[in-house]
Amino acid sequence: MGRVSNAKERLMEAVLELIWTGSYGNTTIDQICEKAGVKKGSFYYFFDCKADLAATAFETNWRVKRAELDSIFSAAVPPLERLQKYCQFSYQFQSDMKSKYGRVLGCPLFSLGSEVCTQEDKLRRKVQEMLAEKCKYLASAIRDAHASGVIHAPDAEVKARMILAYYEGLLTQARIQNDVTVLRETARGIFSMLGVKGKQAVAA
Amino acid sequence: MGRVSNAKERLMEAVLELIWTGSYGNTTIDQICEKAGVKKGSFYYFFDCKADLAATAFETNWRVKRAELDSIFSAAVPPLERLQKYCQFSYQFQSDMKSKYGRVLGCPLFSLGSEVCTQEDKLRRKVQEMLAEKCKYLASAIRDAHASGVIHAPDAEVKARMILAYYEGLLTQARIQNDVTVLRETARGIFSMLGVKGKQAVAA
DNA sequence: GAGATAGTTGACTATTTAGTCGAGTGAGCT
DNA sequence: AGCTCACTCGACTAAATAGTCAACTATCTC
Repeated sequence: MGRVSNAKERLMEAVLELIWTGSYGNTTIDQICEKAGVKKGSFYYFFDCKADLAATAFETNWRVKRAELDSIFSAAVPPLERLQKYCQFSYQFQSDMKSKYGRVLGCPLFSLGSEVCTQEDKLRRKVQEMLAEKCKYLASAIRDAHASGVIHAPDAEVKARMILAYYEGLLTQARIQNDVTVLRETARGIFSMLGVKGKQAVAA
Repeated sequence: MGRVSNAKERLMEAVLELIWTGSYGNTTIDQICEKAGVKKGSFYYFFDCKADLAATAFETNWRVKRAELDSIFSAAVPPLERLQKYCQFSYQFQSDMKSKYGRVLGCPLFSLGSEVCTQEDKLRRKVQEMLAEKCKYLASAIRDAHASGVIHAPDAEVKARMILAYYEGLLTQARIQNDVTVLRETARGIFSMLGVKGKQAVAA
């Protein structure tokens, strides 16, 4: 079996943090290696290039995120409450990041996607896949809400894409402004797009 | 007065195009100079660094955009119609860019802002200012619509920020997916956020 | 047409960066 | 014990990149 190590994992963690707190283009392989405490020779032992590492890192990280989403969007929870919970979770998460890094960091997927989509097609595809998956959680909650009669939304997929755009747009605004309060409106906006009355929203 | 030239303008055009079709971080000063047909010495005659050029270029470009917005959001046009027109204009514009560059490019302001906000504070501020201005056009249309009774929106600023987030989110999604059809929903989403009934929307 | 001014040029340096390679090293297997 | 394989290391090259500078040139004003 030979020697074992967690250098690969350290590299993936490092690149995620660097991209998230900075940007893809501004992150160099040397920086990644330094942050991970790994020499460049080892970097190229595990990965072909920066894009390869980033793709693997985002993919791996997505598994963790997916588990979180599975819990938040559990079918055991009433559908509108899932959305509410998701907004709360997101707000809390961004607040924590602001405490940790001094900055609101938004959605790494969206920022990365927007930055590299014209240059790194493999990364672009990965990001697109993950965003599509995110959308499915929303669509499923919307479908359930429609089925239970609390909203009228026969076009769940369309609504889900609308809501995702809004949600990601808000996160990006929060990142640019470095201000979490932008995210206060998240749930309100989502419910108004779904045509939920104020009382229902509070009750959810 | 000495020699005159448009090298400064050529540099600004070049950097806008390169950032837009690619990214800020991936754009080098050499590339900018080559595209503009300007030598590096001249670059540094006009600008201190890439960030300086980018800030100036976006600022200058914003004046053009502002004139377009002034026309689209003319007070002579019924408020909801302004929003509709804006969505149409945006769709057309992105389609044209796709024809020209083979890619949907989204909103350069938003992409740039998201990319550099943690690294280039001067640029970040500029972007934030321009986004805030954009928001004002929306807010004013919403206020007018509220005043004329076609919608109920006493909180025009809040609604405007929501709509901007949605709009920019959609543009970014279109960029990532390289697909203009994403933008088909733009007006529908905006009107549903404003609580406009279908008939009103069509009539607008 | 003489200056002054505004802009141009190319050659240069120093640094950063991506990527390579061959020799080494340590953990587990037999 | 010793072999093997997974991994590490550091020193290297080549290229890209930012930034500088002094000499040059075109145009405008008087």
